Formats: sequence, structure tokens, C-alpha cells
Amino acid sequence: MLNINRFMQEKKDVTIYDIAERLSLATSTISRALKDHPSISDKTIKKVKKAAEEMGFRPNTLAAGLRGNQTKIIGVLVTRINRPFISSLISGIEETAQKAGYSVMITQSHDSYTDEVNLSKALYDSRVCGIICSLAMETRDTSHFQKFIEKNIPLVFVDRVPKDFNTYRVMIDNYSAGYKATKHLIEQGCKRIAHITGSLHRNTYSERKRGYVDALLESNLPVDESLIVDSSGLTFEEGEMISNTFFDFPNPPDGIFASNDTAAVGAIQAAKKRGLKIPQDIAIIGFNDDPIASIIDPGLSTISHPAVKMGQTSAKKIINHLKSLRNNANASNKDNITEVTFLNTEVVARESSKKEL
Amino acid sequence: MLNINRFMQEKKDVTIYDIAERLSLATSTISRALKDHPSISDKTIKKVKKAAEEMGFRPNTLAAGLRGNQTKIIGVLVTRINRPFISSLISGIEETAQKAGYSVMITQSHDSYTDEVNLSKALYDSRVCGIICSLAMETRDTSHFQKFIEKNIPLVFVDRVPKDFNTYRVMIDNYSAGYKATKHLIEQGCKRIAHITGSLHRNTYSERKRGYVDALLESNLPVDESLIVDSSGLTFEEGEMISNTFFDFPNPPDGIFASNDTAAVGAIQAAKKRGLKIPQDIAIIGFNDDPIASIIDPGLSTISHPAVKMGQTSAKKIINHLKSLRNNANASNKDNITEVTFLNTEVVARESSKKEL
DNA sequence: AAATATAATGCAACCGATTGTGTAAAGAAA
DNA sequence: TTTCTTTACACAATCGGTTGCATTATATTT
Repeated sequence: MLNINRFMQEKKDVTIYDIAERLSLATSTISRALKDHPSISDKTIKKVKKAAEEMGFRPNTLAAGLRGNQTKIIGVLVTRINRPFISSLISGIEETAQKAGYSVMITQSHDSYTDEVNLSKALYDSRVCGIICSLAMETRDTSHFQKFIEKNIPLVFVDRVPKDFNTYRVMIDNYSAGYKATKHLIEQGCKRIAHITGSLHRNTYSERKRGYVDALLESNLPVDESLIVDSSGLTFEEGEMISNTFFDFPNPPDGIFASNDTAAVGAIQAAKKRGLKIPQDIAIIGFNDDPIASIIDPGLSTISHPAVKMGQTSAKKIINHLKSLRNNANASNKDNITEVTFLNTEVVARESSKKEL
Repeated sequence: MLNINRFMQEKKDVTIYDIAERLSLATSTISRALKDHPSISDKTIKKVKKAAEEMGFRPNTLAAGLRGNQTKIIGVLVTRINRPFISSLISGIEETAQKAGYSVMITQSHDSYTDEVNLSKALYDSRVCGIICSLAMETRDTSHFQKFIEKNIPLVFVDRVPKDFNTYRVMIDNYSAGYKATKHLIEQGCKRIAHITGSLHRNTYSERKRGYVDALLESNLPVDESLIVDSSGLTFEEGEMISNTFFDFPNPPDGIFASNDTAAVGAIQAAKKRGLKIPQDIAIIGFNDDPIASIIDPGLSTISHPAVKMGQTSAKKIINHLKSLRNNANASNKDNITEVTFLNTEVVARESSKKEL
């Protein structure tokens, strides 16, 4: 049995030892030559690369990673992959990482705190060289990320960021976005604007709400708490249901600002089913500019979110940080990197809110 | 300078050596105890696990991977992450992988053949334990995957699969799906059905087209080549444009079967702009059951695709294969695993095609 | 009690690339 | 020619688990 097994074993990978032997050079020379190390002559470099090519040499990233206690893998920890915003974010990360020679390891917390904790450990175990995270809905305590800081592993929180954590943050200005969205409805003539928000534990939603409130106040419009509803999942169904309760009010709103497009689409459907005219009876604005926004009828006004760019930016933060660590070996900015990058948002006005044609 | 650096170095990770020293045991014992090896006594196992926990031990997956020349990482190579079908697929893969203790490394080819080749090499270099791939639109030759077979690394092609490659394939029955979609339109009374297809080099599209043709033939309807148009990207714009050319025909179609929902939505928009009644004047059916399908007005009939399940199934193929390799060390089914799994599709009939209420 | 079987643990090589330090060779300066 | 620099390369330790085999401790049998 053992014999059979032995015969069936696939041939070994070509290693730098094999190249060294063939060229009668030391493995250290091979290793350096393959990386264009300055202390290796051009002649040798060429010779080594040629041999490596011919022999079909493929570097073993595990060995390199073990030795340097560091991989070229960026860990990504998001809530759910199959959402337009998130998948675009990941796409941006992967694109930027790939160009710089990094790989991307993806995990999803499904908005569960315990999953998030475990996955952060798993990513640590994989010796990722950096980590990009968008917090789970449930997460309150973020101490499980402290380990990365201690180990000087760059950490970027994106979109859903903690309040108090000295790291990179890449996000949009949710406050001003919420403000802009509300202001837009006010400019269309809305006097009574409802707001469907997500969990206020997440900065994204709480900030948007803050912007919403301030926009109302600024225009001397009353802030009616009954018009502000917390939708745990911001789903289509919840959007529809919450809107229906609004419409049942003796004094219903004439505008709805939903904190994502999915819920906003629910609001549109609810309004349509009631025979309410959009935007005359009820103007609606969402958030994210998901593909549906431009396809639904009427077109959904929304706030556009540079998802892909946020991913690219996050990846760049990691990559640049690592680069500067290399160039400046003693630059251990440990627990001192607090850099917040805000990306632009824009009001995308479509039919669901444009009262005057 | 060097001194400062030394002081700033983060503390080392706890290794099995540290545990071994503390308990006066050999590292081999620690290693085995942590894995519940049968030859280690329960008492020792408990003691070791307790110490590991207390000391905050985290295994270095790189070291384990190097030694065994194998990681617990499943490589995923898709065309574009930020598409509903793909992101759901990935979500399914990640979910299943995570449960079984595997990680997922993601790459996107952007439908480029050269990128696909390079990424397959990069995944190989990372010593992934398996690979799941959906082919790039451009890909004709798939020999770059041969290396995985030779190395006995399980390979699963999903959705967009090559014709001739002895591996796992997880897919839907595109032929019957295309047949069902067309048949559905025929049952609604359509006599002249157009088809917007993707690149016929990809099995997905060529098979759907074959089903379309056969459904027509079976119902004694003529197959008019001018009604079959190849849309390279199957984008919204292409769907709109191609539909417009159809509508300009002296003898326009009364039904359109588009090979994805995006293009079908384009067809809907084109029809609406022309004032054509859907489905009375023109019935439309898409493919995929993307979120838009249920949200657009009129609701888009389509073929539902179990994307998440395809991901889960693909991951399971990898995991089970590895498991059986472990249990049966000499089971090198090299170049002999041709297992095709078909997942079910369903016609989802919505307003865009239901002629009789 | 001696012999044998079995359970539990130790020893040490190994995976493949990286890198600080040492050394030989070639060139430059004295 | 000798000495001092550079330049180019070699040596060998290292990263942290894993695993085949050897060894010791304990249990069982005769």
C-alpha cells in the first residue's frame, strides 16, 4: 500500500535549492537574485531567472511568510458578501491588492459579534499583513482588534467604523450625507419628512440621522420622533411595513428619507400600492445608489456611495502603511495612527423626489 | 536607531515551544494534544489545552502549511465580484468553508484570460488546498489549470465550465433552462421569440441558446437567425439597443428571451419607451432572478438560479474530496474525477410574460 | 518475577525561503 | 607589490508546527 502511494506521489515542486544545485550557487544567492537584490551581479540575476523560468519554479509563499512572520495577504472582514455595496467594496479591495501583488482573504460575520471575534482570530492565525473590516451590526466592543494594533498590523475600518479606535478609517461623511438627503427633500417642498434608520449603534446610521435632524432644525421644521423609525435590517419588507404605518398616520409625512435603497424601494412599493403619487404625495430618497435605484419606476433618488473607491482606498492604506514600515523600519506608529479618510457622496436626484419637473 | 527599534518590537507570539517548556513536555506532544491525537492521554490533552488557552496561544497556520505543503485555504477565481450572482456564489462558498474550518482567498479575472492565468498561478503559489473557478469570458484554453490536477489539488468549475476537463463541475442545466424559458413564452402565446445571448464560447450561453432553438422547433416555430443576437457584455445598454433593433423590424418579435436579467431589463425599458405593452405586445423573460427582477415594473419573469447553493456545493466538493484523500491516502484519483452536479432552475413567472391574467 | 503487549511521550528531521554575517575575489589606491 | 575597498557570493541559523520512529512507562499475561 505504501509502495503504491509512493509511486503515485506527484512530483515535487521546484525549489530554490534545485536552482542552486543546477547553477552551483548558494540558495541565498538564488533568493536574492530573484528579488533583484543589489548585491547580486546582473549576470547572475539573469542566469538565475532564466533557470527559474525553465525549471518552472514557483515560489512557496508559505515558506517566505513563515520566515518573515508575515504574508502578503490582506484579510477582509465584512458582514455579508452578497450585497451590492459590500461586493463592490471587496471588488475595489481585490483590484488594488492584486495590482500591488497582494492577495485577499475574505470572511463574513453575518452581522454576528461572536463570528466577528472568531474570524478576526482566524485572520490573525493566517498572519495576514493587514486587515480591512466593516463592523457587524451587533458589535459594541471592538477590543478583539487590539491584537492587530499591538502586532503593528495595519487595520482599516471601512464604512461601519468604531467610535474610539486609533486606526485608519475610510468612510463617507454620513452626517453631511444625511443632511444633504434631507435638505434635498426640503428643497422639493417637503414639510414633514420621515426617516427610516438602521441600528443607531452603528455610526453610519446614527450620523445620517443626526444630519437629518439638523437639516430639519435648520429649516425650522419640527422633529417628530414618531416619524423616526429604527428598522433593524433595513429590508424591503421592513421599508414597506414602516411606510405603511406612516401612511396610516392622521398627519402622514410628505417625504421619506430611508437609510438605504432597499428600504426606500419598500417605501415606493407601499406608496404605489396605496395609490399615492410619487413624488407629489410622498417624495422618497434612499441611500447607496444601488443598481435598483436607477431601474425602479419611478427612479429612486438616493445618495451615491463610492463603494469601489472605498475598497481601493482601504487597500491602499494598508499597502502604503506596509511600504513605509519597510522603508523606515523603526516607524512603529503603534496605537497612534488615527487617520480618517472621507470620501464624497452626492445626491442623485431622480423622479422619486423631483416635485417640479 | 537599531536600539530603539529593538525596544519597540512587539512581543513574540506564543508558540508550542513555549507551552512545551512550561509543561516540561515535548513540542510533538503539544502539537498532538492540541489536535486530540489518540496517542496522547486525556489528562495531558486537558493540561495542554488549558495552558494554551491561558497563554493565549494562536497556531501559526503558515508553519503548519509549510510542513504539510498544504493550507486550509480554498482559492476562488471568478470574473467579477460585484455582480449579484457571483457575490452570492462567493457568499455560499465562504459560509460552507468557514463552517469546515477553511478560509477563502478571492481573486477576480475581470473576464481577462491573461489575468485568469496569472491568478491561477498566484493561487497555486499560495498553496491553496483547492480551487473553485468560473471561467473568464475570454478563456478558450484551460491548460493553466492542469497543474492543479497534476498536484492532486481538487478543482471545481462552477457555472461557466470548460467542455473538456476532468474535474468537478457544478452548474445548472443551461440547456433545459433555456428550453423552459422559451417554452414558457410559447405557452403564453408567443409565436416569434427573439433571443439575446452572451458569448457562445461559454457553455452557459450556448446551452441556453440550444434549449431555445429546440423549444421553438418542438413547437414548430421557425428559427429566425436575425432574432438571435450575440451581446458581448449582456449589459443594460446592450439589451436596450438590441431590443430596439428588434422593434424596428418589419416583422418584430412578440417575445424576448434574454440570457440575463440585466439585458432583459434593458429590453423592458426599450419597450416601455416605445409605448409597447408588456406583455401584450412583447413578452420578456430574463435569466438569474437578480433582485431587480422582482422590483422592476412590470415584474420580470426569469429563470431562478441557486447561486448561494452553487457556492455551497462547490465548497463541499473540495472539502469532501480532501477528507476522502485523508482517509484513503493512496486515493489519487488523479485526472479521473469527472463529476458533474446539476442544480435546479425554475421559471419564475412575473408580469413581464404572463399574458392571461 | 519475567516476558510481552500497549499506552504515552520524546527526539530530531523536515518543509522552503530569508537574511545577518563571514569570506573570497576583483579592483583601486598607495 | 601591498593594502584597502568594493563586489559577489556562501554559510548557516531561523521561522513554528508536524510526523516517523525511538524510547520509556505502565499494564497485562504467563
